[in-house]
Amino acid sequence: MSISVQLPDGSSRELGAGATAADLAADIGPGLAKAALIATIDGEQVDLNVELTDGTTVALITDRQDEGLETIRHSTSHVLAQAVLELWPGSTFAIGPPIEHGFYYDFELPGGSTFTDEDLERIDAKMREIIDADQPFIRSEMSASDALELMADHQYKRETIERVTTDSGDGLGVHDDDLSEEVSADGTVSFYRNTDAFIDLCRGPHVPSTGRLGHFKLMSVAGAYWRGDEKRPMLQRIYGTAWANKKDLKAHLHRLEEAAKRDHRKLANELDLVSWPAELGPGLAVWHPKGALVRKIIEDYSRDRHEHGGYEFAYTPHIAKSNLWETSGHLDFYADGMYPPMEMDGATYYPKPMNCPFHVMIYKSSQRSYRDLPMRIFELGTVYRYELSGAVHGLLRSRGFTQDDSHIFTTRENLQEELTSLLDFVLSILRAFGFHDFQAKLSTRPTEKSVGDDEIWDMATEGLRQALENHGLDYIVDDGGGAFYGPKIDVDVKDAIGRAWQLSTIQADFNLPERFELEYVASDGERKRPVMIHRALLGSVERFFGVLLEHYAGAFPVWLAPMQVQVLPVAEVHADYAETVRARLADAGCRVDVVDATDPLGKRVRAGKTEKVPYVLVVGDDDVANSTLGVNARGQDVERDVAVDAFMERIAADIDNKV
RNA sequence: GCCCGAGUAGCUCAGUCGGUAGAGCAAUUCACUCGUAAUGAAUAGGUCAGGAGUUCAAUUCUCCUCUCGGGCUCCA
Repeated sequence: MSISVQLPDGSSRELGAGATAADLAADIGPGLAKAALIATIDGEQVDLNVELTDGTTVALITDRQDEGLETIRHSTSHVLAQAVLELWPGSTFAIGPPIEHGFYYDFELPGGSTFTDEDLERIDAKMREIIDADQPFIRSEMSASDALELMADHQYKRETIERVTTDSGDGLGVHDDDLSEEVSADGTVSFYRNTDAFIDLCRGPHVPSTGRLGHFKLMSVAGAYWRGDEKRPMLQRIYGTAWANKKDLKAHLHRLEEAAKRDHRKLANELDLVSWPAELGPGLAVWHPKGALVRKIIEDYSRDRHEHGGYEFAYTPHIAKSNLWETSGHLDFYADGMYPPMEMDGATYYPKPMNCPFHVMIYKSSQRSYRDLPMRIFELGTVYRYELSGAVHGLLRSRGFTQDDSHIFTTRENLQEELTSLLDFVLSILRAFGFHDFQAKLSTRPTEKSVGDDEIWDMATEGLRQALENHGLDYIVDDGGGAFYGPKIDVDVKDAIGRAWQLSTIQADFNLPERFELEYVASDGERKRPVMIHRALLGSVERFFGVLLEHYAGAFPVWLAPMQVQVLPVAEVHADYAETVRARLADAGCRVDVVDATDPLGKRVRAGKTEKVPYVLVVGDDDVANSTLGVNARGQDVERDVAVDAFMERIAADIDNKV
């Protein structure tokens, strides 16, 4: 392996195999520390992210492309800021970090004016000028007071400087990894300057000079609150995407197009599944017959699995009096997410944002024995949550949705076993729908206040961890990320184009059993408190349907397809035979229709394909004579002269096949 | 809710520098009866999202409202 590194000053340096940043230390002066270098390893260009502390000690070297990419994105965001400040004198800039796929930068324009799409073109042109000028990124450090003076006209920068130079009490300064400012314990901050006219507060690192950049595209303008706080001023945010080379940029833009083609709202319209009449209001959908059929299949499958999985079914009302929500704590902790109350007959009713308290009522309806546990109550329960009108998004985010919700009441002793078998159940169902790539997250006890004793937290957390380990499931730990009432597992699935969707959640709860004073009689005759587990597998049926649509790009597997087979007689004389075939398939439990010969065959085939029907069968003279079919399987070439019997076996296998 | 953008026939879109609109597909009718991704013809279909203002005249300009899209925030 040979590594060739180009230094910020333009000279280059050859390094042998196994070289580290230590080998570079001598070549990089203190003023150029924290530079990202572009190197070639065996002739192939890689981005090296070299971080040096105080110009002498080596901290890190990596040949990981993505870290180099982060640097490119971050540097591009600086160029964006430089362009905007130049084009809009008097504007001020806030923060501009690299993000997944690109970067953004937040600005405040003079007089509160806003960017338009045409502005983006002007900014883009200016950025390319800066890049063509190949300006070097030069690092400097200064005291907080000098920095505040330098940024006298930029209140957001000043605020940031003050924040990062204020000690958080642990001697390490403020930890703010999400932001790209320099964070300092000794009261100094770092800046990067690339012309006399443009200098920005920044932790770095950056590419050596702007000439390294250029494979970017400004994507959109959006409003964003300063520091994400609704009560702070709204800034103008420009989003961009940036890549190491032209090919990657193109590939990314192509992926965006692919994702747009799979948009469930578009497919729902094209395939006549669901619509969102404006008359109903934001986030409210009506399910058309075909969409409703697919949904019913999903729900039936879920019910069937639960019935055979040791669950008992329940139905509960959609509203309840305020005292229920006071006892459950929802009115204290979740009021913002609830629909407004209704006053009736001197009492106050709320639509339910969750099903839990109702299932608790079922538990409490009689005295429970340890012999009754675990008790698993299941309901496809529709809940209502007040989402911001700007936040609703097709089926993925709506104001009313149906959870495949269950609450399991168990003894402490059985908690671990229950959690383990539960994860089994979850994965088995997700796999049936065609998801095979999982990423789990285990969220543990928060450091702040939480309820429940150490023993039970340990048991539950260990139970969840064991369940994950037993399944060899890839998981990350979100330390302290659990709710105050218990630890949880969230399961993300990856779809066909690699996007992650959070679907399942398994959550232990030590709080509601206390609040509702749940009890069971143990084997020794003592009254004990059960533990509760909340769990949803699909999450919300509506959202799951949306995810499935995007995953399959509308081409549902046979068992879920609303129309499984269409039979097309070539001409009217073949109609009787087509009907015979249809009847046989229908008898076998197949969803099948005949499309009669009023339109030309080509047109009917096209319509079937466009509707993504898994099998389009064509029957003509030869088929009538020989009891055969012409088979157009979705995504495959035409097969002629397939025996009807052979096709019957094939479709029967497909209908059974939960992927 | 807030910032930016959008809303023209069932769908996808043109168009009107202010004089009340057009195409393709879909629908309906007729003819064609066809072997694998759009047969031909005809008909019908729009208070140009809704309301107000300016104007002799508004789909077009202005304001407000509604809905949608992209973000912020939040989450299933």
